[in-house]
Amino acid sequence: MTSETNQNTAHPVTMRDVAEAAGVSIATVSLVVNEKKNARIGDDARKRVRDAIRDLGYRPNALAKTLVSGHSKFIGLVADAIATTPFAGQIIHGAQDEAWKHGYVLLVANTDGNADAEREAVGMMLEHKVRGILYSTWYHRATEVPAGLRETDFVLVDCYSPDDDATAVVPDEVQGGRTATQLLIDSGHRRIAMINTTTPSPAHEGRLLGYQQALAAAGIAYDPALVFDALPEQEGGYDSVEQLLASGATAVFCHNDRVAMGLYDGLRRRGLSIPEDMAVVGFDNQEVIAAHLRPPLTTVALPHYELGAKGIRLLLGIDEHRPNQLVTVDCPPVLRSSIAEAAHIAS
Amino acid sequence: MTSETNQNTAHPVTMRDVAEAAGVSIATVSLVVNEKKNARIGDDARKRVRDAIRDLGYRPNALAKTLVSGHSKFIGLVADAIATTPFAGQIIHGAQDEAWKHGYVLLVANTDGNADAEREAVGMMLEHKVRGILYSTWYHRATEVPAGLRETDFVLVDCYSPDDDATAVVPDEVQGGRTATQLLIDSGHRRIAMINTTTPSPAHEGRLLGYQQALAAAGIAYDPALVFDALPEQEGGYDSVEQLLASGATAVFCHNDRVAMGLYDGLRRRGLSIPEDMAVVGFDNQEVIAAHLRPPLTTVALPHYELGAKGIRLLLGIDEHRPNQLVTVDCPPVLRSSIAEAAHIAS
DNA sequence: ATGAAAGCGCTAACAC
DNA sequence: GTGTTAGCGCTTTCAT
Repeated sequence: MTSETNQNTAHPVTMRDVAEAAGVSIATVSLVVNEKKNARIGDDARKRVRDAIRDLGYRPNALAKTLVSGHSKFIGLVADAIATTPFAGQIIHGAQDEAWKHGYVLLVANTDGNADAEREAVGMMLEHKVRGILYSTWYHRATEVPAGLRETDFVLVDCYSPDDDATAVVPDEVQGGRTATQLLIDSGHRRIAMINTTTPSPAHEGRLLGYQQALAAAGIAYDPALVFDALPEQEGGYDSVEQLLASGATAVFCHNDRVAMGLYDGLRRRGLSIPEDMAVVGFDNQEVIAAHLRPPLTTVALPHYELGAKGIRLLLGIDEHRPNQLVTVDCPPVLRSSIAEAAHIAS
Repeated sequence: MTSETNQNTAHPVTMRDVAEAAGVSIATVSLVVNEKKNARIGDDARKRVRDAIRDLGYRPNALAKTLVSGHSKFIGLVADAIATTPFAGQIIHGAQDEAWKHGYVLLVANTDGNADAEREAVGMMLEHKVRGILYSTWYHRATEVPAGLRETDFVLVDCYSPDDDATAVVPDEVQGGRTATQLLIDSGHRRIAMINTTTPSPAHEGRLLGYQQALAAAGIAYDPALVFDALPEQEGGYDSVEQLLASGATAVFCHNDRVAMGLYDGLRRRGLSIPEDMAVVGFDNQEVIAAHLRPPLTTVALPHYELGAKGIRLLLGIDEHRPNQLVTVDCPPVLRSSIAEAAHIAS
């Protein structure tokens, strides 16, 4: 059995109970509970009501409130994978904090990318009359707007509609790539390699573009021979060491922190050291890794928390935006010790 | 502005609208919507209702339903840190999947361990008349039962009340420690070291006990000189290499995967290789790390997903348990390549 | 300054 | 077979 002291099930204390106990009408109770400004309640009546509330352990029923007002305090968050990485957790966290700040509660659903689950999740949220829905993916990509979403207000988070017909908030990959590269340039490097991912994606395209922009701005010619593609994991980084060394680069911008971790490993096996023999920048700022590598990895952060928070603000109309706008959030540099000299914060 | 096509705000289609459109009473609509068995509705009426529902885009109002029935389909999940590690995400994921399976939706709140936020979060959930609350922490530890929780059914997840007066579900640290150690023993090692954490905790005590039990069962004398304490991070592992080597151990059980990662690093710097020179087992099964180390790390998994799912089952009374029982979930071994021979699954 | 009453969207007797 | 009606807990005019 599970019911313990559960006074809740036993004791559905309602406003009527409070009214009776205090010897007033339920209207009066409502007024004091909601601290209505322009409702003058006698001091004694107010006190009697307050006492009754405390004694009976009364809790207002938010659901009944919603029925009357027509507006609920729910915001739905549907994610395609809430546990694969710490990333989705950050999105939830940001969304939750921001929603909470405005008096909203988060209703979360995980769909594992399954369309049926998605339809069901969205349906469930719609039936609960959510104020709106945040639809998020665990890595930045294009996505279809799932069926049902358009029946309410919604914002895409860390994904966007290729048809450009939905408000979305995503990380600024280009600025991120520029920032990472600039860190290396500021530290004096001219021959800078990039280990990109093998899969076409906003991250692949955007970071490369940023890399090229930073190079161009510094008057360094872009050399395609310095750009390699590799699996976006430790293995990819490890396997790129040879090419990297052969390229004559003195610094490298890795597609993500995991790639950098593999690279550290490969470099060390050859007796090379970081940053002396090779300066390294990562991407993602995956704490467990970046902060604890030897030397700690300088990287660029993926702003997941901010993505979630911004999504809420967009949804609630707190942050202005044009209809169906693709809003972009900066990827800030995180300075640690894998580049020789302290670099300036670039953008 | 945020409202887009939002037909929702514009169009609160109710049961009454459907009834009018179909030319029947709202009771009839209710009956067909809920597919009541023993209610005989004419085929034509049923069809007219169905058509009207489709044409109008009617969605039942779950909140109104709740008001009538008295029971909501919400389950609250309050966490002290949903984003610090992937762990909390796993708990949410498990809880969400299981709740969903039984027709419940998860309401999540993050409190950052702040007591006020906790009170508020629990209060908010109570006002939304949740069926019950899961209270979880991101690492296994003792905790106070927050104010308000006792007003409803609740289960502690990954934490427990030292006063032993609350149902809780936690990982079986002792079995986990035994499993990890057994893996090493099965592979032929006799001189097995353990790098434990410096902080007293269920993990510290439990895993050590498991280690001792496995040793005892194998007839190996427990040697305190083989147990070191270190920071539960890469740095701790790295810094333990010297002691470890001096101890003459041929295998080591690390408090967690991060410690193992640091250890790998330190071992490699001395030109030692895994598992030939030193067999290693981790704990946690933190994917990003364990699966991608060289060689991939054999470890013992912390069952966060299962913790969340089990919490829901306990809360809903689906899994039997005694009142205020401390329920324990197994930590299964995850075999990779940091121990020489394939080991048996032990417990 | 406070109460009576209508109604939010829906379900569940109970009529007809 | 299908409609009527009385609430569920609450807010909100409108009286008094």
